[in-house]
Amino acid sequence: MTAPTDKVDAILAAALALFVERGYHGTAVPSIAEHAGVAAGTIYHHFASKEELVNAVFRRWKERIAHEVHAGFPASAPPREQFRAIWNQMAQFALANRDAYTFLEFHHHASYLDDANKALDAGLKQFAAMVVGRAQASGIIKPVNPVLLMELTFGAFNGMMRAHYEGRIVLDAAMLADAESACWDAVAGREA
Amino acid sequence: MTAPTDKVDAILAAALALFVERGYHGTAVPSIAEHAGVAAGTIYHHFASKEELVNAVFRRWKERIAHEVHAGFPASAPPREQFRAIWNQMAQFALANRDAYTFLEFHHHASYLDDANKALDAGLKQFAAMVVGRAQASGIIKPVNPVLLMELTFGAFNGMMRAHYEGRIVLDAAMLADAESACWDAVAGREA
Amino acid sequence: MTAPTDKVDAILAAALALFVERGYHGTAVPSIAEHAGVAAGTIYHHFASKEELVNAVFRRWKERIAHEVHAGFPASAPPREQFRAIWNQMAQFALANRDAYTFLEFHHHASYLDDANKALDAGLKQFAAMVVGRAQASGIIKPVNPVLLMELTFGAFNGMMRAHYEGRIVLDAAMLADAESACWDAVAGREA
Amino acid sequence: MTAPTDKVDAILAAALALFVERGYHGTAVPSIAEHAGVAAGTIYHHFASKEELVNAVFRRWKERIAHEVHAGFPASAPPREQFRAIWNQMAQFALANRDAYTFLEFHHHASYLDDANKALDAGLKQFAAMVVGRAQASGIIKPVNPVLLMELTFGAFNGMMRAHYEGRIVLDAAMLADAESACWDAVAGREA
DNA sequence: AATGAATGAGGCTTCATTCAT
DNA sequence: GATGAATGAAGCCTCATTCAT
Repeated sequence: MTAPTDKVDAILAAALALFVERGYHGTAVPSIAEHAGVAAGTIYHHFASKEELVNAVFRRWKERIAHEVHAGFPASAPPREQFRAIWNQMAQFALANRDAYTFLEFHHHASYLDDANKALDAGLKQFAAMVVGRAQASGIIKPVNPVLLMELTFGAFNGMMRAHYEGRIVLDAAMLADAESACWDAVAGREA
Repeated sequence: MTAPTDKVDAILAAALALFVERGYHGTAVPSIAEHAGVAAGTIYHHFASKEELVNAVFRRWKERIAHEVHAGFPASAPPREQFRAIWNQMAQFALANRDAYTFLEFHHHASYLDDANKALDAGLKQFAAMVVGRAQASGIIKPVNPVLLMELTFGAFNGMMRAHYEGRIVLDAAMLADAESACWDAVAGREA
Repeated sequence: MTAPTDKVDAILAAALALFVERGYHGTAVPSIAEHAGVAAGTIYHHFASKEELVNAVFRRWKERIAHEVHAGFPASAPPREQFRAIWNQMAQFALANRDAYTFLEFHHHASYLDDANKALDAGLKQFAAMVVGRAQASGIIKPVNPVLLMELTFGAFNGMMRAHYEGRIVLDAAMLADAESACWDAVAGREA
Repeated sequence: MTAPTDKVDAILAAALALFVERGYHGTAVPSIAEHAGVAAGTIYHHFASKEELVNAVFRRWKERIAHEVHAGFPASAPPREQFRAIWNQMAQFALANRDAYTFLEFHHHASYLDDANKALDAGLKQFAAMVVGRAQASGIIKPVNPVLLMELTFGAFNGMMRAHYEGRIVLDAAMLADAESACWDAVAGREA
């Protein structure tokens, strides 16, 4: 009765946990196998190489967060609400999937990410930049390079998440709202 | 006529470049030696292990950026100016030392950083949080957890730098000023 | 409607092709399965092990060439004609079954051939040596160790075939006749 | 006082012995190291890969035999004597270096030989074909494709050596002379 | 101090074989 | 009989580290 994906799931989960802890290069494939409860060779039935495995891990989670952000995006709401929606979706994801978020955002993937994943990565940022750009047209957002504003906001969000993960702050609903509000102030036009 | 530090410098420089490119675990000591133009054994005359070497690299640059930020800090200026000063010091450093900044801020050091370096790392953030806290007392800064505000600001700065490094924006003086101003808006009180 | 031997044939054919190309030790059983269009497990329904498979391949072809040489052997013809007949039978086989001949004659089987196959191998040579020995009795063949003469002739034939396979000569009927004649001169008595 | 080549020599010798016994693909690098009395990693200080090692083994011996054949070649002697000289040089080499000769001539190298070695291999045969061709001009040799005659002769020689190695004949001076004489008869013109 | 050959444990990956379906 | 996922031992190779020079 075991679903055929069980082992693949176990491998992906073990890989994520170990990559987060020790980094891609610092993680041995046999140790992934051990944590997943499968034989080392089994990993190679499902992934052609360690590199393909790390890309599968990346893709799985990047697609998931992108899906959640898009799914929760209120396309016809005013910018202020759209901003809050994206912020909250991401926070919900990042709080519920610490390892995945840490891996996606706080690890350097340059030496192994494939093109499809690089495109995936760029896609979410383009969406966010487009949202900012559109809001700008209605004068609600500062007349500043929208990509810059988007990167500042994502960066701030990541700074907050990392501080939370590392225990320097404890994110509760109030603090999350404070942070969201502060970041809106960063991008909002003077008289917003 | 070569001073003995020349080789140490070459080793540290080669190590930094390779760690940035491939990560700590992905970088072989012999390849550091080759890039530095020394024999592999030479590295072990100056550093007891690969781990000690990576800590030396981290320390060197973390101390340097901390020194520059402190040196350029206008202790008696108003908060708005202090904020700008820190921002500009860091930008100057990050623009002039891309590899070092990338290594310090965008790599996961958890698996090898020694305690001294962890303390170093925490120190700069504590200083910044203290600056924010003090400014808050004068009502210029939002009455929000100062650590949160500091982390948001550092995060935004890092988001900006990474976007610059990766070519999504091109930081010039104007854009840097826009970014700084936006981040000030994030932390500034409503009536600032 | 497929006869059960179809798969066995496909396996034997794929095994031969791959053994010739990469050698026994260099060929993976799963790759044989893939080339044969069957599952890896299927091979183990028909052959107990990789070693048994390679012995089956060897046996199949060694028996076939032995059969053809014997079938075409003119037992009551004069030695000169018998020599030519064997030569031509072998040439016909070797030209029609390049992979098989290459595998049988130009690969080192010592590390896996079973006793039955070793006996098979020896059998054909013994037959040829016997033919030479008998001809010698009639004075047509040099009074030299018949095994030596036989090995020289087989060696010459193999040298010719390898040169043909590798493109250094192009065997046509005339050249084949030249070669056969030259080799007869090697074994024939002075006044033949 | 140990010459620096000692380890390289030991590795090459162990590799030859094992390749002859088990074939290239059937021989494990660690087992070569063990037989050579060095650590596995040491092999990789001297040879970039197993493939480079096998090519080094091939080159070393192919050059050696080529050197001996050329060195012993009586350039101004009559063809009959040149033929005998080459034959004897090769026999001397093949008898003194059984493993090397077996490896060079009785193993299939197609899947790993590099271009330089393929050229080396072709070189000796071209030399021999040229000798045959020249002798042909003086009418002493059959008016038959000289490459064919050369390949037949080499093949016969190899057949003889293999029979000797495998114990079907025991080559002494007399038998060697018989064989040489028979092969000369194969290539010599009718009235030679 | 500097060298770089040597080491051998350990990493990534392959593959002969098994077994539940 | 046929399948192919799974196994884990073993293979090729890398690399942190040592040491004789």
